[in-house]
Amino acid sequence: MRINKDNTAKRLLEFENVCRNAGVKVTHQRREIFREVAATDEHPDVESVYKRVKVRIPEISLDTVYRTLWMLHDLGLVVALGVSQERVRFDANTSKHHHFVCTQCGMTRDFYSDDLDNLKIPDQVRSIGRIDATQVEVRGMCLKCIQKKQPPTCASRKKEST
Amino acid sequence: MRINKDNTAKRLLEFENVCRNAGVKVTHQRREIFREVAATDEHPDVESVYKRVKVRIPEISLDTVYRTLWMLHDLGLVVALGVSQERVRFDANTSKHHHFVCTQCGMTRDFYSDDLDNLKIPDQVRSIGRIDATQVEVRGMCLKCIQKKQPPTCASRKKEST
DNA sequence: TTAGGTGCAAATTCTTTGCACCCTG
DNA sequence: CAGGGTGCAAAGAATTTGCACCTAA
Repeated sequence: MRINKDNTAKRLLEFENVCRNAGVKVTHQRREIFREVAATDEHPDVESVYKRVKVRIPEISLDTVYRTLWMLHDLGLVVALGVSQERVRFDANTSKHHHFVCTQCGMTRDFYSDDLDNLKIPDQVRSIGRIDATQVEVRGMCLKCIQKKQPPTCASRKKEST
Repeated sequence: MRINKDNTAKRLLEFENVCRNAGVKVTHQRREIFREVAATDEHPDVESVYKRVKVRIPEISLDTVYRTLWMLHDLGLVVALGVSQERVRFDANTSKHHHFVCTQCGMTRDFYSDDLDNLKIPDQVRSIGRIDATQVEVRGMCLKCIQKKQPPTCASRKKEST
């Protein structure tokens, strides 16, 4: 689904404000990259964004897309999907549980709640596929990362986890 | 947190049953790999599982751990964390929304629900960190994958997405 | 016995980095 | 004009694969 143009325009303004407030330069590349991500709800991967932006900016390089997306992530303008921004992790905890995920370091902690175990999922969802499990994912920043108070960088991902 | 031994033992029996039913051999390596994943709730990555299993089976190879974990995943004995089992994806949809994720192909679709937008998160969670957002993640199998009815393989991940 | 499983090493794929030049503020 | 941003090419990681030998059923 394409997001309507008005909304995309609004989000572009927001993007520029956030950048300026953060002391980050608003470049042609960054604007176009943000525009592409904001214009779709398909959760594109880096390669897809790269291809789409390339239509408007043929000289753009893949690593600029990586750097920019992580920068947008640090500024809170986009969310990185996947519990951790790191390697695949496996969970054999079969008892019902939910996740708290730190958006900074990827740390994931289980928590429990009877209420959240029994959520009503809207019927429309069944038209997407068969539902096997339902889980609440809370995104935020863990105490450790709050302390570090990492200043927003334009860099790419650092390595660290828990 | 370590999971208590009784429960782990029970899960090992379950593991053996599921394997036999699926016509998959129960090998020493597989048993030890499953034991390690079932014994913790730390959502270990492949490397961690590898290191732990290596204590009991020094000759084990990393790729066996990869293959086995994905096989356990195909059998439904463990869950792969991260919305997609693939590359990082980005989401700039700032309106409240929730995700349906196909555990087979990684396809992720947004859905909306006012009820789910306003969940009460237990207080205990605030002791983990600051909560920025809350989202429901529904795991299941998309219509396309149900049709394909992929027979359980012991192979690793194939490439496909949406 | 025998098909499926394993270890090894090599190949892929995805992502990040170093550096010289460029452009926004 | 200055310092951050970009493109390029090369490095690094994470994950997968081909193959010959091994082992659970």
